[in-house]
Amino acid sequence: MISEPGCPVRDSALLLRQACITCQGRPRTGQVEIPAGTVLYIERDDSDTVFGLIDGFVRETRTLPDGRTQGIRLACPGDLLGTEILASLPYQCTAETLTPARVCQITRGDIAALHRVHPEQGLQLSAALGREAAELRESILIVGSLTAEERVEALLDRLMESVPAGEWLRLPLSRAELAEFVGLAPETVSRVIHRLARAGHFEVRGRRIRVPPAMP
Amino acid sequence: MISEPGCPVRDSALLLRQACITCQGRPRTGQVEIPAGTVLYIERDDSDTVFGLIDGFVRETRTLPDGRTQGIRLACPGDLLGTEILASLPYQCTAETLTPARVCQITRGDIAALHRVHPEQGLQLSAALGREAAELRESILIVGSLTAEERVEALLDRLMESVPAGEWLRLPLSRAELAEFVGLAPETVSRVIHRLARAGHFEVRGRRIRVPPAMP
DNA sequence: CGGTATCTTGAATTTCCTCAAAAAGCGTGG
DNA sequence: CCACGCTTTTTGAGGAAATTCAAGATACCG
Repeated sequence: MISEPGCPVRDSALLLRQACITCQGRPRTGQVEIPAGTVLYIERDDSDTVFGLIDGFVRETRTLPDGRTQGIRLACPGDLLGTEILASLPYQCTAETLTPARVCQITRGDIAALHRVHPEQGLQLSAALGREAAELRESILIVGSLTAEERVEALLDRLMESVPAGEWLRLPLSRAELAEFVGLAPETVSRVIHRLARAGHFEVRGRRIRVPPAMP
Repeated sequence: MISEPGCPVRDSALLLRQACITCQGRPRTGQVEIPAGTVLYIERDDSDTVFGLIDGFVRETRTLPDGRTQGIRLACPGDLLGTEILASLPYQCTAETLTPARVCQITRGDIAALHRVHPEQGLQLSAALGREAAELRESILIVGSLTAEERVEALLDRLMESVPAGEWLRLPLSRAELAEFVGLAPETVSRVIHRLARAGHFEVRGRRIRVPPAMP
């Protein structure tokens, strides 16, 4: 077992870097550092590259011909991106880094090789894909069945899940971008955030937000 | 290559039955015929069984504590069901057959064996999972960004995609169930269906519906 | 041919959106 | 450090879309 401390993809037991072993140092493979605001891929593009997100956050969005945009997924360290490639589909979303990020790039050929050479890794890949689908189902429930208030709360909870109470977080998304994720208008998001704040769920100052510190 | 005519799962190059070869006729494996209205699994149940849908239609739904229900996915022949099992998660949805159906039951152990013994099948499994995720992303766009009219049209188009124009289809879902899938109230679905009918998109008679035959 | 569940329709209400303007935040350069 | 201009965010008022509730019509089943 190769040990690479600090790699969340590895922590999920998916050793994507093993793909490198089988593809012998092909240029597109391996970890890459990228700044915030970088577009990893664009919807409808054809390619054969899947990304493993090592560090940072990435959002996937889809835009309709008339400009309406829907946030699809918020990818966290350990998640895969562009998995529709495995089904020989073009990219379905546009993926953009919200923070500086580090990614693995793996071609479909690498994945095929991974299955051949490390079948147990193939099983881990299936697990990662199953987890991705589970997150997407969660999102369908959120945008399909919850009220505006519940949707915003779910999204903020998600964004703050790794932030300790009392600590301020600067949201990596504008109100308009938050709105895209939950299928609401930006003004509604703003209103709801302040309603939640008044109800004691959060403290808000512009783009900065925190869960109130526990007071005894 | 094993040839089994008439199996849509096989047609997608995913030979799930090969799992049987490796698990030597374990009772839970193999094709099963089930009547309409059968529940395959229930949300929050723990299990290790994934289903391959050979024939018929299955709906996945999730229900909130207060009773609100969201339709998550409409599985068609060739689709997999219960793939969250691969990520060691409990079933996230409840799956129920809408029509008489035929399914393969595959345990997680079978899938592991499949990866070991038939690595090329592992790749096909990844493809199927990528396709599933792609469908879920499509649904997020539909419920998150489209108007009531557009949502209902998208759903009906989907249900009728394999029905030739001029041919009547009896919908396998009530208005209330259609509504669950698109995140609307049943009354809204009813109204919108008739609005679409008046606009010439469909002809409707209760639960029967058709695309008007082309008239020259 | 009833009885029952499903579906349709209408009216009132709620929720969320749109548009517009004011306020606040943020980076820049003096 | 402050003033400026820009973008983002907030807030309000009015309007549109979808929901709810209730009643009536229709389809389906034995």
